[in-house]
Amino acid sequence: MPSTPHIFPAVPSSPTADRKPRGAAAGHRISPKGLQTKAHIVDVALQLAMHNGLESLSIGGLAEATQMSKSGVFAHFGSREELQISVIREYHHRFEQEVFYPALQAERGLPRLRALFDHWMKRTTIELDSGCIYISGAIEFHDNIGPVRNALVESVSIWHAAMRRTINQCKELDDLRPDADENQILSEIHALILVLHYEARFLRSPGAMQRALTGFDNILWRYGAPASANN
Amino acid sequence: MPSTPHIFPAVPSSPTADRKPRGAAAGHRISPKGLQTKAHIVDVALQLAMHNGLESLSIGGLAEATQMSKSGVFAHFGSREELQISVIREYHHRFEQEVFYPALQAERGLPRLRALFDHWMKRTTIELDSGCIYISGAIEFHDNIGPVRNALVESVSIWHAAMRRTINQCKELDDLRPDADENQILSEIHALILVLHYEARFLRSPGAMQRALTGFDNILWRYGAPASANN
DNA sequence: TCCAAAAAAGAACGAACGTTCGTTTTTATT
DNA sequence: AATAAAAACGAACGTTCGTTCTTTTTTGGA
Repeated sequence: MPSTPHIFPAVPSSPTADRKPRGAAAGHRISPKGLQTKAHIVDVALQLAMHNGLESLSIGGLAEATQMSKSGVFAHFGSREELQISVIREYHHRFEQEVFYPALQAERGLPRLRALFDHWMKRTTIELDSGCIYISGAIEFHDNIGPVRNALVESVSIWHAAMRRTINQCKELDDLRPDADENQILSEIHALILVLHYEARFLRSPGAMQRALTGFDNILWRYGAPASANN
Repeated sequence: MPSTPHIFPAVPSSPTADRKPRGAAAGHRISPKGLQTKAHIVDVALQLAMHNGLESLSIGGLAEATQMSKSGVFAHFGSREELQISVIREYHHRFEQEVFYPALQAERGLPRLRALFDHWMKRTTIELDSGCIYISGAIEFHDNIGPVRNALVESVSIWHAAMRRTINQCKELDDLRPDADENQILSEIHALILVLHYEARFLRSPGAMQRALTGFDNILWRYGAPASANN
Protein backbone atom coordinates (compact mmCIF):
# COMPACT_ATOMS: atom_id res chain seq x y z
CA MET A 1 0.00 0.00 0.00
CA PRO A 2 1.34 3.49 -0.86
CA SER A 3 2.15 5.73 2.05
CA THR A 4 -0.88 8.00 2.05
CA PRO A 5 -0.59 11.22 4.01
CA HIS A 6 -2.14 11.34 7.46
CA ILE A 7 -4.34 13.92 9.12
CA PHE A 8 -2.29 13.57 12.24
CA PRO A 9 1.07 12.03 13.03
CA ALA A 10 1.05 8.60 14.58
CA VAL A 11 0.96 8.79 18.34
CA PRO A 12 3.94 7.07 19.96
CA SER A 13 3.09 3.57 21.05
CA SER A 14 2.41 4.77 24.60
CA PRO A 15 4.29 2.35 26.84
CA THR A 16 1.81 3.29 29.50
CA ALA A 17 3.29 1.53 32.49
CA ASP A 18 6.45 -0.23 33.55
CA ARG A 19 4.79 -3.54 32.98
CA LYS A 20 6.71 -6.01 30.87
CA PRO A 21 4.54 -7.27 28.09
CA ARG A 22 5.25 -10.44 26.19
CA GLY A 23 4.88 -11.18 22.54
CA ALA A 24 4.49 -8.43 19.98
CA ALA A 25 3.86 -5.87 22.68
CA ALA A 26 7.38 -6.30 24.02
CA GLY A 27 10.53 -4.83 22.53
CA HIS A 28 10.74 -7.64 20.00
CA ARG A 29 11.07 -7.21 16.32
CA ILE A 30 7.70 -8.08 14.90
CA SER A 31 7.70 -10.62 12.15
CA PRO A 32 5.53 -10.24 9.05
CA LYS A 33 3.29 -13.00 10.31
CA GLY A 34 2.91 -11.20 13.60
CA LEU A 35 1.91 -7.97 11.93
CA GLN A 36 -0.62 -9.76 9.78
CA THR A 37 -2.17 -11.55 12.73
CA LYS A 38 -2.33 -8.38 14.77
CA ALA A 39 -3.96 -6.53 11.90
CA HIS A 40 -6.55 -9.26 11.64
CA ILE A 41 -7.25 -9.14 15.37
CA VAL A 42 -7.67 -5.37 15.27
CA ASP A 43 -9.95 -5.69 12.28
CA VAL A 44 -12.23 -8.12 14.09
CA ALA A 45 -12.02 -6.04 17.27
CA LEU A 46 -13.08 -2.94 15.38
CA GLN A 47 -16.11 -4.71 14.01
CA LEU A 48 -17.08 -5.83 17.50
CA ALA A 49 -16.44 -2.38 18.95
CA MET A 50 -18.51 -0.66 16.27
CA HIS A 51 -21.42 -2.86 17.24
CA ASN A 52 -21.16 -3.03 21.01
CA GLY A 53 -18.76 -0.28 22.02
CA LEU A 54 -15.17 -0.20 23.18
CA GLU A 55 -16.07 -1.08 26.76
CA SER A 56 -17.63 -4.37 25.84
CA LEU A 57 -14.51 -5.48 24.02
CA SER A 58 -13.08 -8.45 25.87
CA ILE A 59 -9.96 -10.48 25.27
CA GLY A 60 -11.91 -13.69 25.66
CA GLY A 61 -14.60 -12.71 23.20
CA LEU A 62 -12.00 -11.53 20.75
CA ALA A 63 -10.11 -14.80 21.12
CA GLU A 64 -13.24 -16.74 20.30
CA ALA A 65 -14.05 -14.50 17.33
CA THR A 66 -10.55 -14.96 15.90
CA GLN A 67 -10.24 -18.64 16.76
CA MET A 68 -7.23 -17.95 18.93
CA SER A 69 -6.32 -18.47 22.55
CA LYS A 70 -6.87 -15.67 25.03
CA SER A 71 -3.17 -15.40 25.78
CA GLY A 72 -2.38 -15.44 22.08
CA VAL A 73 -4.57 -12.41 21.51
CA PHE A 74 -3.40 -10.71 24.67
CA ALA A 75 0.28 -10.95 23.76
CA HIS A 76 -0.20 -8.63 20.81
CA PHE A 77 -1.29 -5.74 23.00
CA GLY A 78 -0.09 -6.25 26.54
CA SER A 79 -3.22 -4.81 28.04
CA ARG A 80 -6.87 -4.28 27.27
CA GLU A 81 -6.36 -0.53 27.15
CA GLU A 82 -3.73 -0.90 24.47
CA LEU A 83 -6.14 -3.04 22.50
CA GLN A 84 -8.79 -0.35 22.75
CA ILE A 85 -6.32 2.29 21.66
CA SER A 86 -5.30 0.16 18.69
CA VAL A 87 -8.94 -0.07 17.69
CA ILE A 88 -9.36 3.69 17.97
CA ARG A 89 -6.30 4.22 15.78
CA GLU A 90 -7.62 1.82 13.20
CA TYR A 91 -10.97 3.56 13.18
CA HIS A 92 -9.25 6.89 12.79
CA HIS A 93 -7.33 5.51 9.83
CA ARG A 94 -10.45 4.27 8.12
CA PHE A 95 -12.22 7.51 8.84
CA GLU A 96 -9.41 9.27 7.01
CA GLN A 97 -9.60 6.90 4.10
CA GLU A 98 -13.35 6.75 3.71
CA VAL A 99 -14.49 10.21 4.75
CA PHE A 100 -11.70 12.72 4.61
CA TYR A 101 -9.60 11.85 1.57
CA PRO A 102 -12.47 11.10 -0.80
CA ALA A 103 -13.97 14.50 0.04
CA LEU A 104 -10.72 16.21 -0.94
CA GLN A 105 -11.55 15.36 -4.53
CA ALA A 106 -14.50 17.72 -4.40
CA GLU A 107 -13.52 21.27 -5.14
CA ARG A 108 -12.75 23.61 -2.27
CA GLY A 109 -15.54 25.41 -0.52
CA LEU A 110 -19.14 24.29 -0.33
CA PRO A 111 -18.85 21.19 -2.54
CA ARG A 112 -16.15 19.84 -0.30
CA LEU A 113 -18.02 20.66 2.88
CA ARG A 114 -21.06 18.90 1.53
CA ALA A 115 -18.98 15.91 0.51
CA LEU A 116 -17.52 15.68 3.99
CA PHE A 117 -20.98 15.76 5.50
CA ASP A 118 -22.30 13.15 3.10
CA HIS A 119 -19.45 10.75 3.75
CA TRP A 120 -19.65 11.40 7.47
CA MET A 121 -23.33 10.56 7.42
CA LYS A 122 -22.76 7.32 5.60
CA ARG A 123 -19.96 6.31 7.94
CA THR A 124 -22.14 7.04 10.92
CA THR A 125 -25.34 5.29 10.02
CA ILE A 126 -26.43 1.75 9.61
CA GLU A 127 -25.64 1.93 5.93
CA LEU A 128 -22.52 -0.09 6.66
CA ASP A 129 -24.24 -1.95 9.48
CA SER A 130 -22.05 -0.49 12.14
CA GLY A 131 -21.96 2.24 14.72
CA CYS A 132 -19.48 5.03 15.24
CA ILE A 133 -16.67 4.71 17.74
CA TYR A 134 -16.42 8.47 18.08
CA ILE A 135 -20.02 8.62 19.25
CA SER A 136 -20.22 5.56 21.47
CA GLY A 137 -16.73 6.18 22.80
CA ALA A 138 -17.65 9.72 23.82
CA ILE A 139 -20.41 8.31 25.98
CA GLU A 140 -18.37 5.47 27.39
CA PHE A 141 -15.37 7.58 28.27
CA HIS A 142 -16.66 11.03 29.13
CA ASP A 143 -15.84 10.52 32.79
CA ASN A 144 -13.24 7.83 32.35
CA ILE A 145 -9.98 9.75 32.23
CA GLY A 146 -6.97 7.86 30.94
CA PRO A 147 -5.09 6.99 27.76
CA VAL A 148 -8.12 5.56 25.97
CA ARG A 149 -10.11 8.70 26.50
CA ASN A 150 -7.12 10.75 25.42
CA ALA A 151 -6.82 8.81 22.18
CA LEU A 152 -10.50 9.38 21.48
CA VAL A 153 -10.40 13.09 22.21
CA GLU A 154 -7.32 13.46 20.07
CA SER A 155 -8.87 11.76 17.07
CA VAL A 156 -12.12 13.67 17.30
CA SER A 157 -10.32 16.96 17.80
CA ILE A 158 -8.22 16.43 14.70
CA TRP A 159 -11.30 15.59 12.73
CA HIS A 160 -13.03 18.70 14.03
CA ALA A 161 -10.01 20.79 13.06
CA ALA A 162 -10.25 19.45 9.54
CA MET A 163 -13.92 20.36 9.43
CA ARG A 164 -13.21 23.87 10.71
CA ARG A 165 -10.57 24.31 8.04
CA THR A 166 -13.05 23.40 5.36
CA ILE A 167 -15.65 25.76 6.79
CA ASN A 168 -13.17 28.60 6.81
CA GLN A 169 -12.33 27.89 3.20
CA CYS A 170 -16.03 28.30 2.46
CA LYS A 171 -15.91 31.72 4.05
CA GLU A 172 -12.86 32.72 2.04
CA LEU A 173 -14.58 31.64 -1.14
CA ASP A 174 -17.77 33.53 -0.24
CA ASP A 175 -19.75 30.31 0.05
CA LEU A 176 -20.51 31.20 3.68
CA ARG A 177 -20.90 34.56 5.37
CA PRO A 178 -17.46 35.85 6.37
CA ASP A 179 -18.73 36.80 9.81
CA ALA A 180 -20.11 33.33 10.54
CA ASP A 181 -18.59 31.51 13.52
CA GLU A 182 -16.96 28.33 12.32
CA ASN A 183 -17.37 26.71 15.73
CA GLN A 184 -21.09 27.39 15.60
CA ILE A 185 -21.39 25.88 12.15
CA LEU A 186 -19.32 22.87 13.12
CA SER A 187 -21.48 22.34 16.20
CA GLU A 188 -24.66 22.42 14.19
CA ILE A 189 -23.32 20.03 11.58
CA HIS A 190 -22.02 17.66 14.22
CA ALA A 191 -25.40 17.88 15.92
CA LEU A 192 -27.09 16.59 12.79
CA ILE A 193 -24.78 13.60 12.69
CA LEU A 194 -25.47 12.80 16.32
CA VAL A 195 -29.23 12.97 16.00
CA LEU A 196 -29.07 10.92 12.83
CA HIS A 197 -27.20 8.26 14.74
CA TYR A 198 -29.72 8.46 17.58
CA GLU A 199 -32.79 8.22 15.40
CA ALA A 200 -31.51 5.70 12.92
CA ARG A 201 -29.73 3.30 15.22
CA PHE A 202 -31.69 3.60 18.46
CA LEU A 203 -35.21 4.84 17.77
CA ARG A 204 -35.17 3.40 14.26
CA SER A 205 -37.53 6.12 13.15
CA PRO A 206 -37.88 6.43 9.39
CA GLY A 207 -36.78 9.54 7.55
CA ALA A 208 -33.82 10.26 9.79
CA MET A 209 -31.39 10.58 6.93
CA GLN A 210 -33.68 12.93 5.02
CA ARG A 211 -34.01 15.14 8.10
CA ALA A 212 -30.24 15.31 8.40
CA LEU A 213 -29.97 16.44 4.80
CA THR A 214 -32.68 19.05 5.30
CA GLY A 215 -30.92 20.23 8.44
CA PHE A 216 -27.71 20.68 6.50
CA ASP A 217 -29.51 22.79 3.90
CA ASN A 218 -30.97 24.88 6.71
CA ILE A 219 -27.48 25.58 8.03
CA LEU A 220 -26.36 26.69 4.59
CA TRP A 221 -29.47 28.80 4.22
CA ARG A 222 -28.73 30.45 7.54
CA TYR A 223 -25.02 31.03 7.11
CA GLY A 224 -24.74 31.15 3.34
CA ALA A 225 -23.34 34.35 1.89
CA PRO A 226 -26.18 36.41 0.46
CA ALA A 227 -24.27 36.94 -2.78
CA SER A 228 -23.80 33.31 -3.79
CA ALA A 229 -26.44 30.72 -4.61
CA ASN A 230 -25.41 27.74 -2.49
CA ASN A 231 -27.43 24.76 -3.36
CA MET B 1 -46.76 13.08 47.98
CA PRO B 2 -49.78 14.20 45.91
CA SER B 3 -50.59 12.05 42.91
CA THR B 4 -49.19 14.19 40.14
CA PRO B 5 -50.34 13.36 36.65
CA HIS B 6 -48.02 11.31 34.50
CA ILE B 7 -46.98 11.68 30.90
CA PHE B 8 -47.46 7.97 30.45
CA PRO B 9 -49.17 5.27 32.50
CA ALA B 10 -46.97 3.08 34.64
CA VAL B 11 -45.77 0.03 32.76
CA PRO B 12 -46.83 -3.23 34.44
CA SER B 13 -44.08 -4.65 36.58
CA SER B 14 -42.98 -6.99 33.77
CA PRO B 15 -42.65 -10.42 35.42
CA THR B 16 -40.27 -11.23 32.62
CA ALA B 17 -39.61 -14.88 33.33
CA ASP B 18 -40.94 -17.72 35.41
CA ARG B 19 -38.14 -17.25 37.91
CA LYS B 20 -39.19 -17.00 41.51
CA PRO B 21 -37.74 -13.88 43.06
CA ARG B 22 -37.35 -13.39 46.76
CA GLY B 23 -37.88 -10.33 48.86
CA ALA B 24 -39.72 -7.32 47.51
CA ALA B 25 -39.56 -8.66 43.99
CA ALA B 26 -41.79 -11.60 44.90
CA GLY B 27 -45.55 -11.51 45.29
CA HIS B 28 -45.19 -10.24 48.83
CA ARG B 29 -46.84 -7.20 50.22
CA ILE B 30 -44.14 -4.61 50.52
CA SER B 31 -43.75 -2.96 53.88
CA PRO B 32 -43.16 0.81 54.23
CA LYS B 33 -39.59 0.14 55.25
CA GLY B 34 -39.09 -1.97 52.16
CA LEU B 35 -40.41 0.76 49.89
CA GLN B 36 -38.17 3.30 51.51
CA THR B 37 -35.08 1.14 51.18
CA LYS B 38 -35.85 0.34 47.57
CA ALA B 39 -36.36 4.01 46.80
CA HIS B 40 -33.00 4.77 48.33
CA ILE B 41 -31.31 2.04 46.33
CA VAL B 42 -32.85 3.31 43.11
CA ASP B 43 -31.79 6.82 43.97
CA VAL B 44 -28.18 5.78 44.43
CA ALA B 45 -28.36 3.56 41.36
CA LEU B 46 -29.61 6.47 39.28
CA GLN B 47 -26.73 8.62 40.38
CA LEU B 48 -24.29 5.89 39.42
CA ALA B 49 -26.03 5.27 36.11
CA MET B 50 -26.04 8.96 35.20
CA HIS B 51 -22.30 9.01 35.65
CA ASN B 52 -21.22 5.69 34.18
CA GLY B 53 -24.19 4.39 32.23
CA LEU B 54 -26.76 1.69 32.79
CA GLU B 55 -24.47 -1.07 31.64
CA SER B 56 -21.87 -0.41 34.29
CA LEU B 57 -24.44 -0.72 37.04
CA SER B 58 -23.56 -3.74 39.14
CA ILE B 59 -25.30 -5.28 42.10
CA GLY B 60 -22.04 -5.50 43.98
CA GLY B 61 -21.10 -1.90 43.41
CA LEU B 62 -24.57 -0.79 44.34
CA ALA B 63 -24.39 -2.84 47.53
CA GLU B 64 -21.16 -1.15 48.47
CA ALA B 65 -22.53 2.30 47.69
CA THR B 66 -25.61 1.69 49.85
CA GLN B 67 -23.78 -0.14 52.62
CA MET B 68 -25.88 -3.22 52.09
CA SER B 69 -25.21 -6.81 51.18
CA LYS B 70 -25.36 -7.93 47.57
CA SER B 71 -28.26 -10.26 48.23
CA GLY B 72 -30.06 -7.55 50.14
CA VAL B 73 -29.95 -5.26 47.16
CA PHE B 74 -30.70 -8.01 44.72
CA ALA B 75 -33.87 -9.09 46.53
CA HIS B 76 -35.56 -5.78 45.75
CA PHE B 77 -35.38 -6.33 42.02
CA GLY B 78 -34.97 -10.01 41.26
CA SER B 79 -32.65 -9.37 38.36
CA ARG B 80 -30.20 -6.82 37.09
CA GLU B 81 -32.48 -6.00 34.17
CA GLU B 82 -35.30 -5.12 36.54
CA LEU B 83 -32.92 -2.85 38.42
CA GLN B 84 -32.00 -1.08 35.20
CA ILE B 85 -35.65 -0.70 34.30
CA SER B 86 -36.38 0.74 37.75
CA VAL B 87 -33.63 3.27 37.19
CA ILE B 88 -35.05 4.22 33.81
CA ARG B 89 -38.48 4.71 35.32
CA GLU B 90 -37.07 6.87 38.08
CA TYR B 91 -35.21 8.96 35.56
CA HIS B 92 -38.39 9.33 33.53
CA HIS B 93 -40.21 10.50 36.61
CA ARG B 94 -37.61 13.12 37.42
CA PHE B 95 -37.54 14.23 33.82
CA GLU B 96 -41.27 14.84 34.10
CA GLN B 97 -40.88 16.73 37.32
CA GLU B 98 -37.90 18.85 36.41
CA VAL B 99 -38.32 19.42 32.68
CA PHE B 100 -41.86 18.84 31.56
CA TYR B 101 -44.12 20.14 34.32
CA PRO B 102 -42.18 23.32 35.08
CA ALA B 103 -42.36 24.22 31.39
CA LEU B 104 -46.13 23.90 31.45
CA GLN B 105 -46.20 27.07 33.51
CA ALA B 106 -44.90 29.03 30.54
CA GLU B 107 -47.67 30.08 28.21
CA ARG B 108 -48.50 27.93 25.24
CA GLY B 109 -46.56 28.33 22.05
CA LEU B 110 -43.05 29.63 21.74
CA PRO B 111 -42.49 30.51 25.41
CA ARG B 112 -43.30 26.97 26.41
CA LEU B 113 -41.15 25.44 23.67
CA ARG B 114 -38.27 27.58 24.77
CA ALA B 115 -38.82 26.65 28.41
CA LEU B 116 -38.77 22.97 27.48
CA PHE B 117 -35.53 23.44 25.62
CA ASP B 118 -33.94 25.38 28.46
CA HIS B 119 -34.88 22.83 31.09
CA TRP B 120 -33.86 20.01 28.81
CA MET B 121 -30.47 21.63 28.33
CA LYS B 122 -29.93 21.99 32.03
CA ARG B 123 -30.94 18.41 32.71
CA THR B 124 -28.57 17.19 30.06
CA THR B 125 -25.43 19.05 30.91
CA ILE B 126 -22.95 18.95 33.70
CA GLU B 127 -24.83 21.70 35.45
CA LEU B 128 -26.17 19.04 37.77
CA ASP B 129 -22.95 17.06 37.50
CA SER B 130 -24.59 14.16 35.79
CA GLY B 131 -25.17 12.73 32.39
CA CYS B 132 -28.38 11.78 30.65
CA ILE B 133 -29.70 8.24 30.69
CA TYR B 134 -31.64 8.81 27.48
CA ILE B 135 -28.41 9.63 25.68
CA SER B 136 -26.03 7.08 27.16
CA GLY B 137 -28.76 4.43 27.18
CA ALA B 138 -29.41 4.96 23.48
CA ILE B 139 -25.79 4.12 22.78
CA GLU B 140 -25.61 1.20 25.17
CA PHE B 141 -28.80 -0.44 23.98
CA HIS B 142 -29.16 0.37 20.30
CA ASP B 143 -28.41 -3.22 19.34
CA ASN B 144 -29.34 -4.81 22.64
CA ILE B 145 -32.97 -5.80 22.15
CA GLY B 146 -34.90 -6.67 25.28
CA PRO B 147 -37.00 -5.15 28.07
CA VAL B 148 -34.41 -2.55 29.06
CA ARG B 149 -34.18 -1.22 25.55
CA ASN B 150 -37.95 -1.24 25.31
CA ALA B 151 -38.28 0.82 28.47
CA LEU B 152 -35.79 3.34 27.12
CA VAL B 153 -37.45 3.65 23.73
CA GLU B 154 -40.82 4.03 25.39
CA SER B 155 -39.69 6.86 27.66
CA VAL B 156 -37.92 8.73 24.91
CA SER B 157 -40.83 8.29 22.53
CA ILE B 158 -43.26 9.71 25.04
CA TRP B 159 -40.97 12.65 25.63
CA HIS B 160 -40.68 13.21 21.89
CA ALA B 161 -44.45 13.09 21.55
CA ALA B 162 -44.75 15.81 24.18
CA MET B 163 -42.25 17.92 22.28
CA ARG B 164 -44.10 17.42 19.02
CA ARG B 165 -47.32 18.47 20.70
CA THR B 166 -45.72 21.67 21.87
CA ILE B 167 -44.29 22.37 18.43
CA ASN B 168 -47.69 21.89 16.84
CA GLN B 169 -49.18 24.32 19.33
CA CYS B 170 -46.61 26.83 18.14
CA LYS B 171 -47.87 26.35 14.62
CA GLU B 172 -51.48 26.81 15.66
CA LEU B 173 -50.57 30.02 17.45
CA ASP B 174 -48.63 31.31 14.45
CA ASP B 175 -45.35 31.18 16.35
CA LEU B 176 -44.01 28.78 13.75
CA ARG B 177 -44.80 28.43 10.04
CA PRO B 178 -47.88 26.25 9.65
CA ASP B 179 -46.22 24.26 6.88
CA ALA B 180 -43.16 23.40 8.99
CA ASP B 181 -42.56 19.71 9.65
CA GLU B 182 -42.71 19.08 13.40
CA ASN B 183 -40.49 16.02 13.05
CA GLN B 184 -37.85 18.10 11.35
CA ILE B 185 -37.98 20.74 14.05
CA LEU B 186 -37.89 18.15 16.79
CA SER B 187 -34.89 16.49 15.17
CA GLU B 188 -32.99 19.73 14.96
CA ILE B 189 -33.74 20.62 18.58
CA HIS B 190 -32.79 17.17 19.78
CA ALA B 191 -29.61 17.46 17.73
CA LEU B 192 -28.62 20.56 19.67
CA ILE B 193 -29.07 18.72 22.95
CA LEU B 194 -26.96 15.83 21.77
CA VAL B 195 -24.10 17.97 20.56
CA LEU B 196 -24.25 19.99 23.75
CA HIS B 197 -23.85 16.79 25.71
CA TYR B 198 -21.00 15.71 23.45
CA GLU B 199 -19.08 18.96 23.65
CA ALA B 200 -19.70 19.75 27.28
CA ARG B 201 -19.23 16.33 28.80
CA PHE B 202 -16.76 14.67 26.47
CA LEU B 203 -14.72 17.28 24.61
CA ARG B 204 -15.17 19.81 27.40
CA SER B 205 -14.94 22.58 24.89
CA PRO B 206 -16.00 25.98 26.20
CA GLY B 207 -19.01 27.78 24.79
CA ALA B 208 -21.03 24.66 24.13
CA MET B 209 -24.09 25.95 25.94
CA GLN B 210 -24.00 29.27 24.10
CA ARG B 211 -23.80 27.45 20.78
CA ALA B 212 -26.86 25.40 21.69
CA LEU B 213 -28.78 28.58 22.48
CA THR B 214 -27.69 30.15 19.22
CA GLY B 215 -28.67 27.00 17.38
CA PHE B 216 -32.13 27.17 18.90
CA ASP B 217 -32.53 30.74 17.73
CA ASN B 218 -31.47 29.69 14.27
CA ILE B 219 -34.21 27.08 14.19
CA LEU B 220 -36.77 29.68 15.18
CA TRP B 221 -35.38 32.05 12.60
CA ARG B 222 -35.73 29.35 9.95
CA TYR B 223 -39.16 28.05 10.87
CA GLY B 224 -40.66 31.08 12.55
CA ALA B 225 -43.83 32.44 11.00
CA PRO B 226 -42.97 35.57 9.01
CA ALA B 227 -45.80 37.51 10.65
CA SER B 228 -44.73 37.14 14.28
CA ALA B 229 -41.59 38.43 15.96
CA ASN B 230 -40.31 35.38 17.77
CA ASN B 231 -37.49 36.28 20.03
C1' DT C 1 18.80 -27.93 7.53
C1' DC C 2 19.52 -26.01 11.80
C1' DC C 3 18.56 -22.62 15.34
C1' DA C 4 17.43 -18.60 17.68
C1' DA C 5 13.52 -15.74 18.06
C1' DA C 6 8.82 -14.77 17.76
C1' DA C 7 4.02 -16.39 17.99
C1' DA C 8 0.61 -19.06 19.93
C1' DA C 9 -1.18 -22.14 23.25
C1' DG C 10 -2.44 -23.78 27.82
C1' DA C 11 -3.15 -23.59 32.50
C1' DA C 12 -3.83 -21.00 36.34
C1' DC C 13 -4.49 -16.73 39.42
C1' DG C 14 -7.53 -13.48 41.96
C1' DA C 15 -11.30 -10.61 41.43
C1' DA C 16 -15.91 -9.40 40.06
C1' DC C 17 -20.06 -10.68 37.95
C1' DG C 18 -25.35 -12.16 38.55
C1' DT C 19 -27.81 -15.33 41.03
C1' DT C 20 -29.47 -18.93 44.57
C1' DC C 21 -30.34 -20.51 49.08
C1' DG C 22 -30.52 -21.11 54.03
C1' DT C 23 -30.41 -18.32 58.05
C1' DT C 24 -30.94 -14.37 60.94
C1' DT C 25 -32.69 -9.87 61.98
C1' DT C 26 -36.11 -6.48 61.62
C1' DT C 27 -40.70 -4.90 60.87
C1' DA C 28 -45.64 -4.61 61.42
C1' DT C 29 -49.77 -6.51 63.43
C1' DT C 30 -52.51 -8.77 66.89
C1' DA D 1 -45.43 -9.23 74.39
C1' DA D 2 -46.11 -12.68 70.90
C1' DT D 3 -46.07 -13.97 66.18
C1' DA D 4 -46.11 -14.29 61.22
C1' DA D 5 -44.17 -11.92 57.34
C1' DA D 6 -40.86 -9.31 55.12
C1' DA D 7 -36.14 -7.61 54.81
C1' DA D 8 -31.45 -8.24 55.11
C1' DC D 9 -27.53 -11.06 55.59
C1' DG D 10 -23.67 -14.41 54.52
C1' DA D 11 -21.90 -17.93 52.06
C1' DA D 12 -21.51 -20.22 48.04
C1' DC D 13 -22.38 -21.43 42.90
C1' DG D 14 -20.67 -21.17 38.13
C1' DT D 15 -18.84 -17.76 34.74
C1' DT D 16 -16.19 -14.40 32.88
C1' DC D 17 -12.88 -10.94 33.36
C1' DG D 18 -7.74 -9.23 32.61
C1' DT D 19 -3.40 -10.86 33.37
C1' DT D 20 0.84 -13.89 34.32
C1' DC D 21 3.78 -17.67 33.52
C1' DT D 22 5.40 -21.83 31.39
C1' DT D 23 5.51 -24.61 27.49
C1' DT D 24 4.93 -25.76 22.70
C1' DT D 25 4.63 -24.59 17.90
C1' DT D 26 5.75 -21.82 14.08
C1' DT D 27 8.48 -18.66 11.60
C1' DG D 28 12.45 -16.78 9.05
C1' DG D 29 17.24 -16.16 8.25
C1' DA D 30 22.08 -18.47 8.23
